[in-house]
Amino acid sequence: VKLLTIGEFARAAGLTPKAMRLYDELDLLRPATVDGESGYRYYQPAQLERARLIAWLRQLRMPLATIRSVVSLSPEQAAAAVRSFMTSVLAETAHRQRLADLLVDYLSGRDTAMPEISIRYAARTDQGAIRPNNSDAAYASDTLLAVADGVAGPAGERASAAAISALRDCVLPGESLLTALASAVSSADRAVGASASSSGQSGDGESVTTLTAFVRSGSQLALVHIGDTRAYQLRDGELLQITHDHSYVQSLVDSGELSPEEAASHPQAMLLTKALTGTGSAAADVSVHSVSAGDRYLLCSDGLSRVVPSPDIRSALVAAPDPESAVDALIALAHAHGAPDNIACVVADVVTR
Amino acid sequence: VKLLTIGEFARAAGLTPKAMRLYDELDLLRPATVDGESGYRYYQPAQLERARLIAWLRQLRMPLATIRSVVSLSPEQAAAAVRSFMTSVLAETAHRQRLADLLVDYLSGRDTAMPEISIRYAARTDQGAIRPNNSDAAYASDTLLAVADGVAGPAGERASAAAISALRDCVLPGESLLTALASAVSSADRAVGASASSSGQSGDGESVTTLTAFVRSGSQLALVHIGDTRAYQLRDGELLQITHDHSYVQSLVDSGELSPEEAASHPQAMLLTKALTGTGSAAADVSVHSVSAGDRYLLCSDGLSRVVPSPDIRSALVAAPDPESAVDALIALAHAHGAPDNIACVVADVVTR
DNA sequence: TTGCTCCTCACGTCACGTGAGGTGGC
DNA sequence: TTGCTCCTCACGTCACGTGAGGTGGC
Repeated sequence: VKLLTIGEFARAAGLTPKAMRLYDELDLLRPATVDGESGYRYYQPAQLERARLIAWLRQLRMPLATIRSVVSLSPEQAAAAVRSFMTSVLAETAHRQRLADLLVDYLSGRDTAMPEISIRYAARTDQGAIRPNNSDAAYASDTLLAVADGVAGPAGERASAAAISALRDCVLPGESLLTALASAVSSADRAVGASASSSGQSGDGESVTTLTAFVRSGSQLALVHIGDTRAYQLRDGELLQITHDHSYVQSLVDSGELSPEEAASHPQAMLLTKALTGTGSAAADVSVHSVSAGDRYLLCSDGLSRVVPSPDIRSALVAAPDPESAVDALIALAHAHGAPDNIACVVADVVTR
Repeated sequence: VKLLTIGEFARAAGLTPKAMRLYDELDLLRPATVDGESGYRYYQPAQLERARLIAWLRQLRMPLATIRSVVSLSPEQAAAAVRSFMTSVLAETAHRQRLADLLVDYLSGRDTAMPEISIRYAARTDQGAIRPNNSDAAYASDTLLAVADGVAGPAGERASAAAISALRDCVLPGESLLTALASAVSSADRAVGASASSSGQSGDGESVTTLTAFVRSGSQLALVHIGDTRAYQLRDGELLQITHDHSYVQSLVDSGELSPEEAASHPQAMLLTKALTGTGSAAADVSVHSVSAGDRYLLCSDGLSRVVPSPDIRSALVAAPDPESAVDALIALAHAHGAPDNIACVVADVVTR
């Protein structure tokens, strides 16, 4: 068998001599023999297969530490390792893509010189007719609109209040939408975690809450959303739901296993697939929207959206002359349908001035 | 305006103090003032917007050098820069994904212990009835099946021969499919380039050729393909075209602007969208296939596939008792259709032994 | 006094690329 | 002799993380 010098071997394997010296040192690919006097490295042709696999994995940008373990696996296991590595690469790329899309939306909105707008708003929660307490929360200000629906019990009550309070603190004058996009969810989640640990007593339920909120800067709104509270936009008389419920029944609807009509009366309608739990694992939906004068926005908890059909919600929003009367009308509608759950409602009008 | 210390500012912006000291040094984000005695850095709240943009771009893993230019752009231009950066990120990820898929296919095939197989083959080219010379090439051995169709003229003749010769040299015993996948196309392309520069005389046409080839290792075939030469698989009496033409008419068919029937008689049927040109820019299709005993493979140039309808090709392949008679029958068929172009044909049977 | 923040080196990480300066074989 | 390859340092790249050792203000 004719041995190859490092240069010949490197060319055949698609590596550089420099890289091969590193792999020698790292014990990843040792030369067959090393000349005692000159220090020349010599490789066997049979080592090419391993070298080429390493070169290939490096082209995938797999770290050398990972490659070291992959090359010692069976072909089948190695294939699985490559697949799993690429899965994580693709997941990371998708994450970067989402962040980039948000940034592009934000930057694009920056540039359009809009007429000065402001908002008029009303926020209210209602205990409903059945529940013994109220774990919904609602808040509205010139820069923040938010509703949160804590799970039943004192812990849920504290969680929804804490989430909204955290948002209020990070939406200060001079702060930009970038902050809201980057940190609103995680700081709300931390606040929920803190509200849980400060409870002192166990047995008062789970510290879990949904959160749907708009942070406003000029004519741009950043929407953060997790759980089954909802945001709607009323524009030109059309009602558009702009959030997607993180709930078990919604996932059944998405996969076609359930019709939207069946969903409303499903026995597990309350089951959430995502929520703020204070564990730092919150993956909320985030997006940027541009508003126009004349738009009316509604944020509400499922105490409204589950019991009042959306055509009725639309009619009430269209008919109400101002946010206060809209909120009153919607809560009255929920009571007309029995008000089996707490109700949170925020309505905001976009106006020029 | 209250100034912020580096720690406060870093927390607000989502950066680390360490990173901010680096950005200071790089002139990317300078403190508003630096205390002359202590060296403490102080930042203005108004700098948060820029800091957050930098933090966001770093989350996208944009290099600092690029970020430096992006932050000086208008929001609209910055959005375009982010989009273009992500486009290149996605392209690179897609490339890694293709490489990973190939590697997984290769590794998966390695593991399945197949019965020992070998191949019987025949290769032939024919000048046809019209053309004044033959710039097609065909080759078959135990480990390599290849056809190439050079553009008309002496230079094309040399190009097709050089491409196949280069493949023969890189398919040595002991070499693995990984080599073929990684380097076959580029070495064939280099050979085409060399054949052009060694011509000595200009005016003998372009050094351009198609190439369709199988490199075999055990029961695995690596397919490399560029241009409008084709590979077919005959399995269980079904004829399957396993290459996709890199031609202008095929792109029209793909986009639905042309039916497959119209394509055959299209006046620009010869126009290639990809070929080996010796310029190092060859982007061939590469894939890995597992063969079974009983399979029959056909590689051919458009001198066959353009003039003989594929049902007739199928019938001839089904009827022929061995590769030699299949090749003879196919070339006879091309002649029966006028043989307006050179014809290259390789047929190989997979057999157990 | 303790604990917190800030500072400036300076080394470690990752996987090499790129000389610098010198040797060995045709 | 020239040109080629090989060798071993050693520094540069990239964007920080992580101490080390010391200061300043409540």
